[in-house]
Formats: sequence, structure tokens, C-alpha cells
Amino acid sequence: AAGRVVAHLDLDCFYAQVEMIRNPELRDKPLGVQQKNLVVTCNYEARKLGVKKLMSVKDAKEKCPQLILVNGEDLTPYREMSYKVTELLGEFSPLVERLGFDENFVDITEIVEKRLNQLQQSGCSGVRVSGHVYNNQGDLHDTTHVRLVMGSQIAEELREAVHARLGLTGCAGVASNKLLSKLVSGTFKPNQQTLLLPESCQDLIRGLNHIQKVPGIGYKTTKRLETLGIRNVCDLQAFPSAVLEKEFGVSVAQRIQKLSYGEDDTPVTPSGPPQSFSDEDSFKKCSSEAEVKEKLEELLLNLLDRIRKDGRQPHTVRLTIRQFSSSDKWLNRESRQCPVPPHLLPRFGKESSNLISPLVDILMKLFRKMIDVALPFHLTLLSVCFSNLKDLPSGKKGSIGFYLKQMSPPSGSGK
DNA sequence: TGGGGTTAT
DNA sequence: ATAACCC
Repeated sequence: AAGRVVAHLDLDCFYAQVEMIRNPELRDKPLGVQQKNLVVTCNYEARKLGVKKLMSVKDAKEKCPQLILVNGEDLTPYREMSYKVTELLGEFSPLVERLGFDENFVDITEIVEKRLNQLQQSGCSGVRVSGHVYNNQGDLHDTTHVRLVMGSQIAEELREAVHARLGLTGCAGVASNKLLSKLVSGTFKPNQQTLLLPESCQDLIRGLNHIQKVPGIGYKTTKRLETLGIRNVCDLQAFPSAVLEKEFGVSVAQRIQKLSYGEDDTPVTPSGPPQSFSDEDSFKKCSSEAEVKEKLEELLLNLLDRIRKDGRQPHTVRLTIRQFSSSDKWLNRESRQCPVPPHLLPRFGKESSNLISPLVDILMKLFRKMIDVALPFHLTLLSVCFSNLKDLPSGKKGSIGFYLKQMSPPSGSGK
């Protein structure tokens, strides 16, 4: 087996791009997408003027008084466009894995092999690289690189297709695994692509000056690594594996140490349709049962609509809350879940009106498992999640379609 | 600090 | 059910 060829696609400031498509007047103006008190992303016009991702609205307006803000708390337009991108990529290869709404991995090994065979039969030679090459190291004519170089051409075609069919621009990285493709995709930033050849792998990974930049090493792990005196990728590479295993357990220790060498053997796993549907809202204060009920009804209305369009039945409901706490930073979420009563399941295909009140009752029971309503409480977030999604028990063979593709139901002939 | 997602334990 | 990770 010769290695894989993986492309990572990362759309440029995705929410802002979607908003500019929805309203082209915003095209050439500095635009930010706002959720509550945050500018969660912004277009490049705004970035030129000093606006950054996740900047507070206050700071952003100080930096850039002309900034136009659109509310992005309802993710529906972004979610829909996101799945269109994933579906489009699925036309090239069945191996497409989503990461958030704006990133996709595509395993393009099979496409490369097919083209390689055609190329060999037609006797052509010389394969041109598309886009940048990281560090410009390595011999592009080296036959050991031909598959990756062809991968760069395919990545170009993926980006072209996304632009031509959906009007979106983005970056791509091509490398021999997911980790490296993702790391390299960000090297040239808007709307460009970069190929990583094996010679430059160590430069790429060791060039990360903080370990938290390594995808898979998050906040908690970084803190614990720092306790061990590990601050950068080189430290982690050189650290004794036995000691690391004692701190993190064998599984985590081996995984993160391999990551530090740029090694990642996890396959590109097709995401398929979503595993869960959730809707949440945050607020300054919610302190009565009546308010909770109101909020839950709103969340449910949105969710039931999405589930109806999906067509599957959720067998589990979960309620998540965040309680106000002055000191605690971010860890303060609790949840309770329970099965959806089987007699409610058939109602999921239809109008939400018969489902909403029994579900609110269930959610309020879950709520009372966490909160003693006889005492004062102060919530800052409510979230409802449906999971454990199952296909409808249908007598017919064959599973449901791909992703959220909705075909209009067959007209007439309702028996 | 938003409003989502996933997998592992 | 929580904890970690990702965007």
C-alpha cells in the first residue's frame, strides 16, 4: 500500500461568505457576523480594518466604526450551505468527512490512482503542481511525489467546483494524512491551496510554536503537558513515552506523541447524515419555570422542523443548562437525557403541533432533575438535543438518501 | 465567548 | 452523564 492522498478544504470566513451571497450589496463592505455580543467571523474587508474573529462587538466597532453587522444566531442558512458543500465533494469521492460547518476532508487516493493509470497508458510524462508547495522543498519531478502532485490538481478542481456551483471560495491543503492536510491548508490564506511533500513535514509540524495548534491537542491536554515542562512540538517529540503514558494513559499518550511527529493514521470517515440535532440559546438571565417553558418551546419548534426534513426518528432527548456562576469560566454545563416515549415517535414525521407540549413536559421533568424549582435559580443557557436517530421502519429495502437531500413526496396516488 | 457538532470513557 | 476534542 502506497500512502493516501488527503485534501482538506477550509472555506474562507464561511458565515460572512454566506451572508454576502444572501445579500450581494454587502460584497465590498466590511461585514461581521454577530452572535450575542460577539463578532464570530467577518469578511476580509473587515479584517483589513482590524476586526478579528471572536472579537467583542464593542471592540470591533471601536476598531471599525463603518463595520456592518448581521445577526448570525440562526445557523439555518449556514447549515444548509454547509451540507451543499459536503454533498458536492461527495460527487468526487465517497470519503468526505466534515469538521464543523466549514471544513471537509476528502480522501482523494482513488481518484489519483485512476488518473495515474490513465496517464501511464497514454505515455504522457510530467505532472504540474497546482497552487503552492509548502517551503518549496522537494523535487516535484521525483516519481515518489507524483501522486501528491496529482492530488494538488484534484484539490484545485474541488475548489473550482465549490466556487462554480456554490459561489464559495476556500483554502485547501493536500498531504498524506488528515493532520498534515489540515495543518498545511492554512499556509496561504484566502482562497489558495498548498501541497505538502514529505521532506517538509518536520518543518511544518515543528514550526508550530505552541502545542495547542496541533489538532487533537486541546486546552486541557496543553495545560497538563505544560505541567510536565512540555511547551512546544519539539518538547513533545523528545519526551520519554513511558512518562507520558503514566500521565495520560497509553491511548492518549501514544496518539498525541504520534501527532507531534505529524503521524495520523485515522481514516477519512464519511460523516453521512448528522448524528444529532440541537438548538440552544444563551441569555443574561432566566429564573422562572414559565420562562424556561417559553424558551424550550421556541427551541423545539425549530428542532422539530429540522427533524421532519431529515426524515429520521430521534429516540433520545437531552436538556442541557448552564447556571450562572461568577467565578467559573466555561465548565458549568449539566445535562439530563431520557428516551423519547415510543408512542410519540410516529408523530415526528408530521406537524409539530401534537408533539410540542408532551416534549415540553418531558423536558421540564429533566429540568427538575437538575434544578430544585422551589429554590431560586439563574440560568444563562438552555439547549435541547435530539440524538440516537433511526431510520423509519420501512418495509422497503434500501436506506435513506444521502445527507439531507429531500425529494418531494410522490404526488397523487395517496391510497 | 456563540451556536453548534463528534467520539471516548 | 460527562469530558475531551473540533469549528
